[in-house]
Amino acid sequence: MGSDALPTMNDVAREAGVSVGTVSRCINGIPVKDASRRRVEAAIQKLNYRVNNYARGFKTNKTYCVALILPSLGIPFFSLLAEEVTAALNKRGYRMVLMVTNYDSEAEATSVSLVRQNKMDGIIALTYNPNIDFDASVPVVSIDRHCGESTTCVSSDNFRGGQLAAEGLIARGCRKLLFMRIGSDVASEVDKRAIGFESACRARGVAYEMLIVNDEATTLPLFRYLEEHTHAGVPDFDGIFCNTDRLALQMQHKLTELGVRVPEDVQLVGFDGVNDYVFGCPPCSTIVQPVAQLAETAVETLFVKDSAAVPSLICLPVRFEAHGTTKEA
Amino acid sequence: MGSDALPTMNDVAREAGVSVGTVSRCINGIPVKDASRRRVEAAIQKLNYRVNNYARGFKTNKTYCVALILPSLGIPFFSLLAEEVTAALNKRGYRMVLMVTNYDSEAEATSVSLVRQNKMDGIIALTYNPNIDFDASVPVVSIDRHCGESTTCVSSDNFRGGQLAAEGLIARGCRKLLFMRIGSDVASEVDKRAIGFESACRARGVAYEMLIVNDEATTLPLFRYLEEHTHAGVPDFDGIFCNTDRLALQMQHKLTELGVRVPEDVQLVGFDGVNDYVFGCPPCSTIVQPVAQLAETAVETLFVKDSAAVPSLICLPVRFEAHGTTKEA
DNA sequence: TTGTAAGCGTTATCAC
DNA sequence: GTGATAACGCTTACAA
Repeated sequence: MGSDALPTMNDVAREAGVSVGTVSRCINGIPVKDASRRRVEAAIQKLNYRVNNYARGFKTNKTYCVALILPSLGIPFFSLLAEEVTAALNKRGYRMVLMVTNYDSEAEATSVSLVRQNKMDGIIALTYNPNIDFDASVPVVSIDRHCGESTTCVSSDNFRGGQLAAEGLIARGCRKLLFMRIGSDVASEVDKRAIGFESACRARGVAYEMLIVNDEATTLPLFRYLEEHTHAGVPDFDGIFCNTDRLALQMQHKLTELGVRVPEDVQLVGFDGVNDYVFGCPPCSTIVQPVAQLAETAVETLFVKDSAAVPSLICLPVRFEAHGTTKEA
Repeated sequence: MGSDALPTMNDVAREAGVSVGTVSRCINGIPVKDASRRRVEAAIQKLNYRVNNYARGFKTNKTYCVALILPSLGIPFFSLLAEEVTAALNKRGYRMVLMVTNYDSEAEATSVSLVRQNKMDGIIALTYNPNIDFDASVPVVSIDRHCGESTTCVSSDNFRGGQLAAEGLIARGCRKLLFMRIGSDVASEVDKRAIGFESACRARGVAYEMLIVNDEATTLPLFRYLEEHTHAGVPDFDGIFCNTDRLALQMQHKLTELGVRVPEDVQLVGFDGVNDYVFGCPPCSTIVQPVAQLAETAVETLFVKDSAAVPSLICLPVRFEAHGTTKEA
């Protein structure tokens, strides 16, 4: 469809009565005689010319494309991250190619290979493959999980988040705490949520349990735990820190089923703090990840990459936010 | 970082002791003597060579990149659509460049311009700009809204969805129906939800009201309506069809606040039917959009584009699904 | 079946 | 300041 010969720089040069060199300089902001500039601009206008980024990138070895590798978009944290990364890249004149892996190692590997093939300028990756092999030819910034020596990892301050959760619950009167997690057993920054939580509990001398289920993907064992530790509507604990908001919501649901009131009987803190699409705020009391800054930092770091000392880990500050599943402090 | 000279096809040819032509043919599946093929493959392996898609696309005028233009990722329907479009494209060897417009016309225009500049092979767009100017040089498939003569629009069967909602409510005993919508006043396929609803109500001879608020972006007028039409916990209506699941959830919340029980006093049907990330099913009784097929069809249509007669509108079947905000049928 | 070479649309390096 | 012109890595006639 359409008149199939889009104008090239040659056409512009001919139209303007100058050489392609001048057109190129004009386009790239290199000083050119004012008269020439005007004629080139007129020609560009007239022909509706657009520079061909492929040809340009072919020459300059820059494609202005960055890949974002993500397990899924079905979780608000991931989709918000994708949105913010797009924004951060676009702001800098880059495009974002989205690759969704569905938590599959093979898909992750394929994605990496595609990146090289497409000469993309960088990768921002949130992956679960413990031994993913990033091509050394392209800079990588990972999110939430360290991926080898030469890559920088950007994440929230998960340790501090764990502390804040414990401290928040304690400050609201909890004395028998519980931590819950379900998910991947690949080591990542996310693990530090538990460690920070534990550390704060110990520092305050508050009793706690750690319930970490990494081998199964279902919440069943967690539900069972709640059942077994609730007698006549009275649970053995009065505060739960869940590894994600999603988990917190699932537990809230289960507790209600068991006749346990949230937050009166048990207070609940999640992690992520992404605004719910219905109500415009996080769906539970939570540790808020600074997603926009995560994205900004990842992008920024990607482009600083070539310079000397890049940190291996950058942690961004989190904060506690109350949203109905905790009492007044 | 990394030894900065990635191997080119020339390097492979030299290594294999053949010409670049042979290497190229080998890579593109054009018959080559078996011995040559083996040597080329060995050389590729040894040098860890990957074809440079930019150079290739530069020559063939195909970039194997398609742009997806979306208002946001913050709504499950959009993020699921993005995920499915990525999958459908990847399956065919294409990459997806994601562009998020935040419902901004200018951003939409910028996106379109970027597409041309990057010589992308197509656009799949869900936009709100009534007079968006797609460059004629690239095929476009729009979702939910018609965008000019030469583009195909893919959408759910919104009219049928509206009918199903009305029929579903009526079959469950509702006799005083209400339709609610809030949002953009740009004409789109989505409008047909209301029309289908109305048509079914009339066909069944059931009383109904249409509450359509397109000029403001807040739910306030809808909330006010509910208040004004509820007396001592008894509303003037017994079934509401909301234009989206999101709206349905907001209304459910408000009704509960007003002491109206859902579904006992008022039944609620939404539209979209994307699984909630917490519970793995739609959050309310709803008309389910076939998002995966929407994506597949959009991609398929994009590539058939060059052939003669492409339809101007393709509607995909929807279905009613009960999820707690309606009674048993 | 294979090698050779032109050309895709830019940028960058020369002379001028 | 500007105009030629040689790359960039690949595909594809065309010749062998």
